[in-house]
Amino acid sequence: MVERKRWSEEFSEWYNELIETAEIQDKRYPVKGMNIWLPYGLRIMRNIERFIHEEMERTGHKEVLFPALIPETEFQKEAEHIAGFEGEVFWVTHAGHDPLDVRLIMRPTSETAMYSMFSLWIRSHADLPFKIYQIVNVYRYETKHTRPLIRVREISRFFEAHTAHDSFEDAERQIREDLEIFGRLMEKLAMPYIVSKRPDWDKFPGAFYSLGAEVVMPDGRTLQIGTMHNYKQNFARAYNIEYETETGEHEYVHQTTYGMSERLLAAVMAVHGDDRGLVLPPAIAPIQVVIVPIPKKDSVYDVYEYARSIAEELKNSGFRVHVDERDIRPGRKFYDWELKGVPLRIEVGPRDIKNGKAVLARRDTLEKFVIDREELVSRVRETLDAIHENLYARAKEFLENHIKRVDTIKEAKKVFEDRRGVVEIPWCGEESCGLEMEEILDAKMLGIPYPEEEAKIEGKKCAHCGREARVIVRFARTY
RNA sequence: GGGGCCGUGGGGUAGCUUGGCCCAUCCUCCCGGCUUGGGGUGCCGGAGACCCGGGUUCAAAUCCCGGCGGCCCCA
Repeated sequence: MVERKRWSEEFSEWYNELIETAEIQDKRYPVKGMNIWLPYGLRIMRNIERFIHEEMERTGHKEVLFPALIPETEFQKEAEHIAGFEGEVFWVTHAGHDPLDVRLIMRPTSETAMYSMFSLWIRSHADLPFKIYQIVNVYRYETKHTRPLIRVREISRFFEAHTAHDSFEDAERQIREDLEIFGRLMEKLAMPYIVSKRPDWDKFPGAFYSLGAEVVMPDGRTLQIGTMHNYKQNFARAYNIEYETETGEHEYVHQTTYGMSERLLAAVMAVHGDDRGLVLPPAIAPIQVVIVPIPKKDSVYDVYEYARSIAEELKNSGFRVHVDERDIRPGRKFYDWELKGVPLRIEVGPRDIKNGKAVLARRDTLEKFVIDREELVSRVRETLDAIHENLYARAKEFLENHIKRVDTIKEAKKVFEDRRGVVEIPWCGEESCGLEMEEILDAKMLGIPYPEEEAKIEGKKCAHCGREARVIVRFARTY
């Protein structure tokens, strides 16, 4: 296995460097928190999004694109929602030299852009369930530390699905579907995760309840990479989204949303990476197999020709392949492609041509082995599969090692002092008590393990107040 | 809101305290050539920077004032 010293001990530095050296983003753009997607990073993100589009298609969501600007008057219709976002929206107040009559906001998310249109589009129960999504940029004026892909002022790949339903039950069914979609997506990313139901004080502004999915980063802090919200009829009342039932009455719809972003890529980088750089799951790697020819002066064999023929064969079998024909030393190429996280490298030199072989090198383990040229495709396929499995297994082990169930505040504090991660602890369910625990632990309450049935406990005392505990609840230091 | 630190080639830096030895150091990256090639090849040549504006001075990367930008700590 490759060393993960910097990865675990200096994660912040490791991450920031990798963003640039692996050519994910250029963070030198002169606006804080707004970065430039570089071709390689964008290709990875597009590959992730390809699975999102596939899942949306499969589950009957239609893709749309809404404008980025929202009139102040629309934005202000749902009280909790404004309260939650007004401190961090960018305003458009002028056009040319003149102030605008109705000021505009840059969307921080699209509820308030979409829902006045929902009230026009949704007329009858036959229109329900109504399911749309978009992937767009949204803007939030973050004052705290910005961090590429993780905390930014322009989220450039913000995925948001919005649905409307004829009942609370159908909205609940939607949330279950969202979780299934999320599970299938995470499977492609070889990424284990946890889902928690957020405490009331931390739910999405305007939501009835919110679910959050997170991963544990190398430094033990958690990163939220997906959210699902059931709005009940909160927004429907504010935006007057009604439908006519089969019996001719008018009812407000029930709504849900589902959100993800480029944080998915941050999670992939962090969870699978090591001291040599990125390690990409084959499913999303822009280059799955890189072929490095090893030339030898005065050799009778044409290594480039051999490399190209191998590439051709792999391409025909559906792999994303690249032949590195740059005129630099092979060793340098090895380091280069390891930094970029290419899952599998094939080295071919005169020796291999002579014997009808090829050398395979796995990115996850750096293990090298010789294969017969004849069995190229099958060996490549099985190796990529093995890499995927190995990445998932390693990530799962890391996650499980960083979730600890304890009974007391003292034990919880100890977890945050040494290896950190997620603490699961008994809680009475009182908000004031939960907030005090956040204070004492200097950590956020992620919420109750979901589905909630798994969090029910009996015979335990609340770790803070000592009253009878109702549920297990998770705490973590978060990004 | 209060306090502190810092802006030098594409990236990372030395020089600043005590002005001149600086048409600015080193590493890396980049360009050209030869060499080399199974884990960062070696040699030769080349390109590239003092955040902006003002001031002090014979002389400013260095000192002073203002601006812009970044970082950190506290509330």
